[in-house]
Amino acid sequence: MSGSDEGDYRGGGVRAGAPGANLLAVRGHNTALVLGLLRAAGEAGASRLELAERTGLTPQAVSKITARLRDEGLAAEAGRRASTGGKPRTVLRLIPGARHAVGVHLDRDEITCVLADLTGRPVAVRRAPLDLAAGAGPVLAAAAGEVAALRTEAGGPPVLGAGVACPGPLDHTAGVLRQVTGAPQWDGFPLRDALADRLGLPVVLDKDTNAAALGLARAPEEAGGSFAYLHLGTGLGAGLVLGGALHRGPRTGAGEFGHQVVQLDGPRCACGRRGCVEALCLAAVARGDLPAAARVLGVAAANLVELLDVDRVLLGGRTVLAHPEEFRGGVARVLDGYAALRGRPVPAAGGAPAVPVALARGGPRTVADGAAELVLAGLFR
Amino acid sequence: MSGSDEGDYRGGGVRAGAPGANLLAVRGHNTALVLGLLRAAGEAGASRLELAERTGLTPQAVSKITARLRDEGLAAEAGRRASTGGKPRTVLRLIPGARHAVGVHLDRDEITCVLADLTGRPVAVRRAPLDLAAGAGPVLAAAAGEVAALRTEAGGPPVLGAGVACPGPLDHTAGVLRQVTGAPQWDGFPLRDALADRLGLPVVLDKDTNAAALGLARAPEEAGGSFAYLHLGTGLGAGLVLGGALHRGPRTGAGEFGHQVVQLDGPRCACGRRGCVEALCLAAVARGDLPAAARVLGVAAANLVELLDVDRVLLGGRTVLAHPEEFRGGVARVLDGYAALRGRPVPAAGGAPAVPVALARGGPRTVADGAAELVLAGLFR
DNA sequence: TGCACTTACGCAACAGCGTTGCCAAAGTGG
DNA sequence: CCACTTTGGCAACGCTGTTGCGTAAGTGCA
Repeated sequence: MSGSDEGDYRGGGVRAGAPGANLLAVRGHNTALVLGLLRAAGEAGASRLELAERTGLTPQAVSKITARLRDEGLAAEAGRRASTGGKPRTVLRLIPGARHAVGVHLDRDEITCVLADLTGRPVAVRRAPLDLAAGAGPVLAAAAGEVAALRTEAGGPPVLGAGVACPGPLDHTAGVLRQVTGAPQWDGFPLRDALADRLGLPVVLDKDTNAAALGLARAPEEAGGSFAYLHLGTGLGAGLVLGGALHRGPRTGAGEFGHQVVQLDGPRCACGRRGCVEALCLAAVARGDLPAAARVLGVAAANLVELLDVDRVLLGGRTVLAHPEEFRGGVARVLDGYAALRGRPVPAAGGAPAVPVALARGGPRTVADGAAELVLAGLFR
Repeated sequence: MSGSDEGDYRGGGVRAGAPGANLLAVRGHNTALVLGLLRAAGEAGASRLELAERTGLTPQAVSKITARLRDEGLAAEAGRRASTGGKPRTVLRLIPGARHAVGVHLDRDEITCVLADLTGRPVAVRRAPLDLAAGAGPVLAAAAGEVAALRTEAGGPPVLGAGVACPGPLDHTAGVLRQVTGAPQWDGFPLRDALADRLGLPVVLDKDTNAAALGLARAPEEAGGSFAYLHLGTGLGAGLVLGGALHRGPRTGAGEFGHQVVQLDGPRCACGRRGCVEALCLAAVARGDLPAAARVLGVAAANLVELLDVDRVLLGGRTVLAHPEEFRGGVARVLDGYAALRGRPVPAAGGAPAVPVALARGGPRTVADGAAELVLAGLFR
């Protein structure tokens, strides 16, 4: 392959802020579309005709596209389907190991790095203690060290880039951190460019909750759908996937879920407001009243579900993972109760649960896996 | 023009659910893009080179596209810019009267119809009492009659279609009503197809709040941005525009803002929950306590702003219009207070208002104007 | 075993998109 | 009047997906 367009099937020929489409853009679009379908098809693969049907392209166009993908080593023929009375369809499969992507999760006390293949599956993982408040020098050194170790450890195919997930407000577009809670020295630090220099790789920066949500959006059952990922750890945040796309908001500020007020004139929160979910929920956890914590979280989740009409709610974060079923069940009970009250579309008539609540895949590695997806998302559609 | 693609620059060559792009799709995309820029430019117009710069297309491509638009009567040359030392740029302008679109607002007690030009400006308006609960027969007859009267009254250019805005849950994709509050006989009625038959026009159906939001999104200051339109009338609803696009949700269910719970264990609402904004807000209005009503609305608006990171909040609906400044000011005070607490990006350092609150343009015609935009939106991007 | 039929898929010619190279038109400024 | 700048159309071009058609590779029946 040429190398110049490696890892950028999305934007072919379209500059940011220049939405005009040309032939390069068409090619990039369709290629990413086919790659996305191949990834979604997984082990089962997909035939040219199936791809044609699902994209609306002609079989001949799909043949040309998949021929390019095979030339680049990204896809290969793998067996045939059963005949339906004529020549059997040739199955095409994505070659997961053809490229790798790095995912870095910078948490307050820990760094987690993964090397993921094209399907997003981690092929190598490293984890180490970290003091995020120590400032840029030590953190950059730690990240660079871990990533280098990961790459020598796993060797192999070209690495497309590194996705980096951080807590707190930041600017995804500029790749700059904003006031990380408890570590004010990071405010304004251009982490993306600094890390890109250190690693010699393209870097994408995003909030931890956004990265997690993007990673979860890869699951086949979420394809093209809408869901909210609620992350309850030392704080409470959300990542929103609407219509298959991550909603970041104009300032990467979307998903500030912790300070949703659910009790007018309630107890004061550290943020200055009164009655924030985060404060209420964490206070209940602190006094050991998990049902109350889950109920408060459920009410806020119900507000979100109503407002955005999402298909599903996913829960994650350390606090949830410590008591998974208590939180999942408690949140689901609130949603089910509300759904029974209103005429929300339900599978069967009556009061069946309208919006399912589930635990996010990946457990403690949800964010790091999602960080790798920040890079991989550029290849697929 | 050929007629077959009239009013459909958006989907040229792309079937729904078939996201593959071909040359027809490219042409449609770029044409709609240029038309959108011409509409945004308004009276001032835009030169070919300006269009080229903003689309990322070459000047020659813009020339070809605008030549087609001139052939179809949608655009025309209109004067020249001042010379900068060479041949002066030729200004192109959208011809607003080249096509019309109908907007119909079916409210519980009233029908409002507008005939809008390509800029969305109403060229004719009709308003009549209506009993939505009377059922399909009388309502369809009334709508057909009003629209016919509007068209004979205004005469003129081809009509692209009719946008219809209704209260209550409905399915935008299928064009089917769901349980309209207080008028259960509408549940499941295929209003879009029934009206399309009656009118002999393509019909687009959507919720009243969505239509209003779409119409408001046309304003130059909202171009490509995010905002929430909060509609407080006999009920409370919202229309969400995120990144320039209306967010309907998978089931056209997004924007259910009235039953956001902001007071755990608060007073019971008609919906069965406790502490819904709608109940609290309308109760305050009923007892004449407008500051309390505005404050409750402000808290819920702040929750929405935090969660979605919108640029602006717009207020509308009869109750708001009865006391516009009380509501605008009261909501703004809550948002300003919260913004001062948190380190939200602000124009100047300090506690300047982060998210502006304004009254929606159009007053009592906001929804009907927006309904016309349901049709016009298909032409522009 | 042979033949008719069905289905998959590649080659070659084609239409149409935006792009490029070039030139005429239409201004400014000395 | 002339040199220069800038706009914008014409024509040739490259590349996209599309179309027409031929070939490959199966099934099913006689």
